[in-house]
Amino acid sequence: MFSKACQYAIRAVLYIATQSEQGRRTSLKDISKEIDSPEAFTAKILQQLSKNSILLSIKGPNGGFEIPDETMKRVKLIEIVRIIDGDQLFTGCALGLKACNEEKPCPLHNQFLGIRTNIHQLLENTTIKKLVNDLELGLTFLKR
Amino acid sequence: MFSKACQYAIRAVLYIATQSEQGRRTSLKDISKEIDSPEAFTAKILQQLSKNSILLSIKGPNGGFEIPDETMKRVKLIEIVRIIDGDQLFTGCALGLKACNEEKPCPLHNQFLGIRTNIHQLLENTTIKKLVNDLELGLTFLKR
DNA sequence: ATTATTTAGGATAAATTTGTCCGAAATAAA
DNA sequence: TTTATTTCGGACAAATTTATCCTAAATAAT
Ligand code: FES
Ligand code: FES
Repeated sequence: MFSKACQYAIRAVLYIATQSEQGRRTSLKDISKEIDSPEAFTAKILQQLSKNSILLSIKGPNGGFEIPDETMKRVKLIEIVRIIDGDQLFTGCALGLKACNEEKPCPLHNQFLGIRTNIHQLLENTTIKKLVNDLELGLTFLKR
Repeated sequence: MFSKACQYAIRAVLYIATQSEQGRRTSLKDISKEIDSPEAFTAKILQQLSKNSILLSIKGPNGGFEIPDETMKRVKLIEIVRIIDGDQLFTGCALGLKACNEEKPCPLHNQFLGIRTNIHQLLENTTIKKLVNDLELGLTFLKR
């Protein structure tokens, strides 16, 4: 469904967001520890997100990553997915034909359309902020 | 969603099924031409499916692959997916935690559950036979 | 029996994704 | 100004997935 890179991206963003909410900037080291991800690989992903204005990166001592409150209210999951995985999930064909295409549909097209719509809506309607609350209440988790 | 191998598998099975319905046995060469897939790679996949009794393979001149009518009525898509891709799609966590787990859910767990159920039901309720009809009527396609 | 055709299966290769390493750049603190 | 800390960015490496190649085995037709 999502690539590992994308899963790390979402987990990282959510962790940074919980910290930012409490006024704490967080370092790569912390992040990869708290979401249980490979550090250097995570760095690459955060770089991409930062280039795409999903988060802020600050170099130097006490540097790290932050997400402004405005940003976590604005940014939807779908943006993160698009940045990391592209939009194959939304435009691709379930059975691997060149692209999903209503005119010449694959045998799963009709049944798949509903699922795709569900996924799209979920990602389109979910902001970072929305997910942060449950995390802070300890109702959901970023690692086990 | 599905690996390429799995997409080829489903397309191949459906093509073989349409041919079998008309009493025609079909060769690897035909199959990979008709579903537009790499021949040798497709061979590996068909081998797996044949070992798992999803289809029949016959060696030698006029050999090839078939699916008995009984089989296409019985076999659901979920079985093909399980054989080729395993059950990661059904048991895995959307955000890559060790496994999906109701007790310690990831932040997407609740919203993802519905989607997962949809996918599962679609694959569980769809037999090969069900998809063959539309294919024969030219309403759906296995390549473009 | 011999030959031609077709799948089986092992070895290998290419492509992609995932992951690591290390020096450069920025920057804060001493 | 020097040093320590932290991200950036490029090169490299490992793992996985996708794809190819070749010989063996089966078997039908000659
Ligand atoms: S054509 Fe295959 S999913 Fe739309
Ligand atoms: S715990 Fe992540 S999907 Fe269930």
